[in-house]
Amino acid sequence: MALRHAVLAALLDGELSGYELAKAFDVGVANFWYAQPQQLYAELTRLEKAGLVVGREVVQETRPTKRLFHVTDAGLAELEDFAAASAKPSFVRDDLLVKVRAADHVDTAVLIEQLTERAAFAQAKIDLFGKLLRSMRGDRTEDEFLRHGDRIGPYLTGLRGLSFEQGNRDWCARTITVLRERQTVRARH
Amino acid sequence: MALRHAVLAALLDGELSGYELAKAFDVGVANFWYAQPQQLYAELTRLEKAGLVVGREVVQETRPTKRLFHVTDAGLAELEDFAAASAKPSFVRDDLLVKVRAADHVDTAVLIEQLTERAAFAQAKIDLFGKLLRSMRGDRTEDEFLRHGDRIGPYLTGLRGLSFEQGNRDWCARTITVLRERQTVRARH
DNA sequence: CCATGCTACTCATAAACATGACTAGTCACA
DNA sequence: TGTGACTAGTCATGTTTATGAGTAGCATGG
Repeated sequence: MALRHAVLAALLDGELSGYELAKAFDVGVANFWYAQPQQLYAELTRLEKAGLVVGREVVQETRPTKRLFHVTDAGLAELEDFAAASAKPSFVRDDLLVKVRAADHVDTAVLIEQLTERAAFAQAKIDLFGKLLRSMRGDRTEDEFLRHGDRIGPYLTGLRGLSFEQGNRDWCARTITVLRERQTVRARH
Repeated sequence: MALRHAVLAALLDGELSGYELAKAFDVGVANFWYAQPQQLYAELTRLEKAGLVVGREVVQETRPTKRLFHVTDAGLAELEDFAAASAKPSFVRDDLLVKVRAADHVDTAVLIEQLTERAAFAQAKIDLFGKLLRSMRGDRTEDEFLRHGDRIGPYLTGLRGLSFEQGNRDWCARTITVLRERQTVRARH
């Protein structure tokens, strides 16, 4: 029951349709969760059955009818309970790290390729988070916003997402450098 | 098929029993994967059936007989293929981030408690990684080791684990500060 | 001398997560 | 006028990951 709470948390600031939610999750909900649209629709159905969210139909003229969901009091209570329960330690699950761990036994060239790709991806995320954070805080400074703004939750998680991706980018760069250097050293023999 | 490759990568530098592997994974295999012993035993069985690892029985005098596993050529080939396949973007899946995302709607005190706990946990990991890295590079400097050492894979992933936990610790500290400040601001009203 | 904890596993089951395939109307663009 | 992309979903199935419970001998400490 983990996606469940991620969905609840995402629905906190305003009504969303399953489709909109799916887009938010595709971006990665500030990088700490990822899910396919189908999973979200299924989760929303479960949440509604459990009375933690309610949906209302919105008939649109030109587009398909959609259902907007919001969190109920029961849903909020559930989140409170969840927040109070002890959290599992976080983990990164990352194919790329598995590959690098095997670096001494697999082809260096493909690793460098993938690290380059990942660095670019991380940079794109960094830019995205930068924009998101700026738009959340408006013209205030970060400190100002964090002190007096309302809805700082998404901002705080955004900060973690940003620094995570900076960490990814920098580590990729470093790793690429190391692997390249070793390639040239070997080439000299 | 993800744990599968994590296990293969972990077995690369030497034979391990399921039990030893489990301990390595409990530490978090340099933080990029986590699994229960049962999962690992099951995975080892599957890997052996697939011919990617082989185990040999080691009868011990005072302790239960164990089976040490090592990667076969087929396993290495599998890892090569895996390394060449495009990786999914990494993600953090973290209950704590979900909770902080809901920070504006849940009890601040419990959040601060959990963030404090996590910060301590992160610090413990940082110390652990520090030790691991030092012991891997011996008396060489990091640059020296990375240039000329053999088996730099685990070292490189260790670096990522280290910086990830530093990011966690720093973010927890920052978030705690922010939440505390807001508490006192509110208390004044 | 008994409780606790470590080594070393197995078995069964449950929960969570991921995927492919499908419907069906609208819109923009060439 | 047809091609592809976007909105807004559903259904079914498969894979992966997680958990609880159990076995069994040896070691350590009070």
